Amino acid sequence: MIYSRETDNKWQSFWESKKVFAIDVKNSAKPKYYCLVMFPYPSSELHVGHARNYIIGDAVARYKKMHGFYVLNPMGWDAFGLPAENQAIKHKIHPREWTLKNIKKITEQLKGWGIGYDWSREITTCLPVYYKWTQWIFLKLYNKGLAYRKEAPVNWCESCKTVLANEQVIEGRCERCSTEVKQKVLRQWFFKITDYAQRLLDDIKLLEQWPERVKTMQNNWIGRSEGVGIDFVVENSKIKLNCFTTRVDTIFGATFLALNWGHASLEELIKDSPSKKDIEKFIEKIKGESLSPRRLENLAKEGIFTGKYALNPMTGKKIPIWIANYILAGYGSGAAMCVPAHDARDFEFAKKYKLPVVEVVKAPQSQANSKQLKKAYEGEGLLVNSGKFDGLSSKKAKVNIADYMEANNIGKRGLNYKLRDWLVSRQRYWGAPIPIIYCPSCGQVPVPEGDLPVLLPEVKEFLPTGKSPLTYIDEFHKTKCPKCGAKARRETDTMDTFVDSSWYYLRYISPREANKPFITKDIDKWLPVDQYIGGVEHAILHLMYSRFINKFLMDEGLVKSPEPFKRLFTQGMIVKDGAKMSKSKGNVVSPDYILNKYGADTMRLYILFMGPPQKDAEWQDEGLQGIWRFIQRALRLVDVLGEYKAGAGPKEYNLQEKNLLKKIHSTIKEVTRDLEGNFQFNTAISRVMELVNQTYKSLAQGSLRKEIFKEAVDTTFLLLSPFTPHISEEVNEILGNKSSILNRSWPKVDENHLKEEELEVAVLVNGKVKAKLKINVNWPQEEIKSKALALEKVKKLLSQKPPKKVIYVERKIINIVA
RNA sequence: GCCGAGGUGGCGGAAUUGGCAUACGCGCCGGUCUCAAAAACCGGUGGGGGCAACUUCAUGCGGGUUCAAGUCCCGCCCUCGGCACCA
Repeated sequence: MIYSRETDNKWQSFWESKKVFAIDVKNSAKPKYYCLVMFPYPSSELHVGHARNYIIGDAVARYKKMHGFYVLNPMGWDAFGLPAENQAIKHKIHPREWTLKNIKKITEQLKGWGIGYDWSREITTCLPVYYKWTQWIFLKLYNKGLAYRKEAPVNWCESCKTVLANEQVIEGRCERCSTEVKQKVLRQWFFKITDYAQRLLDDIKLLEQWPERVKTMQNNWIGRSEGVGIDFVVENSKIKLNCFTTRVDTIFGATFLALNWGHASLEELIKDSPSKKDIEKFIEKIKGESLSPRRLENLAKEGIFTGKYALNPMTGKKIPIWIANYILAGYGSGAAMCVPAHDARDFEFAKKYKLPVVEVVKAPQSQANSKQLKKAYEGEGLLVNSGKFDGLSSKKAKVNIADYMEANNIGKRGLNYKLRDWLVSRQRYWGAPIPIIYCPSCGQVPVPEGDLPVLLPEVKEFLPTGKSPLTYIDEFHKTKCPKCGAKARRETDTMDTFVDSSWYYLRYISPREANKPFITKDIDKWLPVDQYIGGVEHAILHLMYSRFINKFLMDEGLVKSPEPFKRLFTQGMIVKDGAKMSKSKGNVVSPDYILNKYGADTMRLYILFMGPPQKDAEWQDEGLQGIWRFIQRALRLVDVLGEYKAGAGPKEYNLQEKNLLKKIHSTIKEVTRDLEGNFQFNTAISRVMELVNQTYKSLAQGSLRKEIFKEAVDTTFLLLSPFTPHISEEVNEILGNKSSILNRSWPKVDENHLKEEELEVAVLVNGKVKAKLKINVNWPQEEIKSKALALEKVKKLLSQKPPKKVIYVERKIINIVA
């Protein structure tokens, strides 16, 4: 059989015209299987690096279909957001035009690779029919107080001219353009994901089938810590500064407080300070400091005294209140009690500004003779200088001091999370408008549900200015208050694109529904997603946001499943010459070239064969060539079979037939195990290669009856069909099957062919292989052992002495200890 | 610093969980075909030693358990990924 691009086209048209992959969500004749690949950002053509994702997803979907599942495998487009807008500015066309053009191109590519999607469910997040419901979800959150607007220190990217969510700041830099992110105080929209922190943390345990590292990353990102929130009373003032600490056992060593420059009470604290000017100057200076870790390493701790004192509630002593550049804004209240003796940062700060260092925890082994601490001791130990708590262990002291504080209204046990509320407003054009109206008399008013969608207007200029381009469109922002009818102004910020993608997997179930975002009854049937596949770069961002939105929708009674994605598979990157493929590096491998030269199945099979799919893999053209050879070699068998003439054999199978049957069925067994485990496509494929090799070997050894030969060929292409659907369909047809190979079931193992009575075991002397022995499994152990001992080779090595011990491991080895 | 994954031929990688290390593929070597080359096909291929049967050393390093260790235990080294001034 000759495999060419014609074969690809033939079967792609067949699948499309027969609507093989279209499903009806109401149909429940078979068990459902929701296979989902993370939908792409349509920002350019796809290269082979991108292809891995879709090929894995398609292989899974086809495999499950052959196992009798009713498989939903949809595709859509994450089409809003900064990259599209930036690219559109560069190419001087409207983001929508540019995006839709890319979608068209990528669709053709995916179809050309034979990926079997239900295209009738295609969704595009930048179209009003979709973002209407993104806005609807915003309003739902708003009504529950989970979408709110407040002034807060936020991350600002000077190059993208917009704010960013915490999760979009990677090592202190903008996720998209790598510009160092600055802090600014701005009034912005947030989703209160922190309300769900504990549930997001607890439910990680429901994600049994997720990669360990992704779960760990989420765990760390949520970053729960237990401690005590202590109220420090400011001297001569009504202000109380609440400081969270996990080390309440060190409270007697708290010799100063430090505040973030954006702390809520700061203005009040310094309003009548004589050095107010200096303090303000200092704040201006540290405001601009970058937060990238590289800078942080070199960044000296700096601060300024506010002129005010607080009282240490345990010692009763006055302790100065400072503003310091190392105090984070969003953690706790943005104020910390500082214990220089037991915290490295506080120690550095105290040394610099000559603040007192009071040691209150002694390391268990150390003797109290070092008067001067050289560095902070951060471990646990026994308390000293701590009044009536002296002598207690840190552990015990944490309990006792917290009890004491709670009894005396000094502090309260509490929790803190590193997770911050999700900042969702963006000062950019290409996103879903936030459905809020500002009325001079009614204040903040949500757009009534019936007025949705708030359409994104046509804009000619959308260069980033730091304000949303919508600010300049009068027809857009000038509106009437839905409550009182007075002149009002629309919100001009748009939503973070991660809001769009946080619920798309629900929309696939009822993509054309006009009155609701989705139909709960159908969702409850199809959710959770059985297998989610995508890049590990979304381990926190998208996967945390989706879990949050899903839980919120569950609280609203709109979905039943507490988690959206049951199983998650994160595939590795394909690299070339040791680097990620990119146009600028010039190491992009174009699929078009491969398709024309070798066909889609060669590319698919090679990508699956490259290595374990969860690991990065290096693209090598030679490897692709090898797969091409294998495919040709396998297809040649089809031709040989076509012309094969063999008379009916005797009743008993001959040796080569037995070998081949055994190989066929052990291959089915092992390939199935590889795929049921963790998608070990690479080993599954290598086993089919072995089957093909064995078929040639058996043919060379003597004649086979035709049905066994045919079974070998048929099994080969059935097992390959999730990976190489085009040639498998073709062979399936040649072998005389009338319907698509997708309608056939996965081959079954016949254990009879795996049983064998005669086999060869290794004979080891002192743990090293020295000989082989043919045995019959029915022989008694003693016979097998004595046969092994009777081997010439063994006798020589034992040199007449009796062996110390002989161990027989069934069907495997005989180890003789000399 | 903390958390996670990993270290096996010239290369990508296997190894049914303690039982014949290096499956499968790439590359390399030899052969067939050809005037020749490429492609294709067939065979060989962990390192050292030996004409050879054979022998010896090999799964990051050092110990240990065991008849038997890539796999288990103890102690190190290195690489990759994530988080990181979180009080």
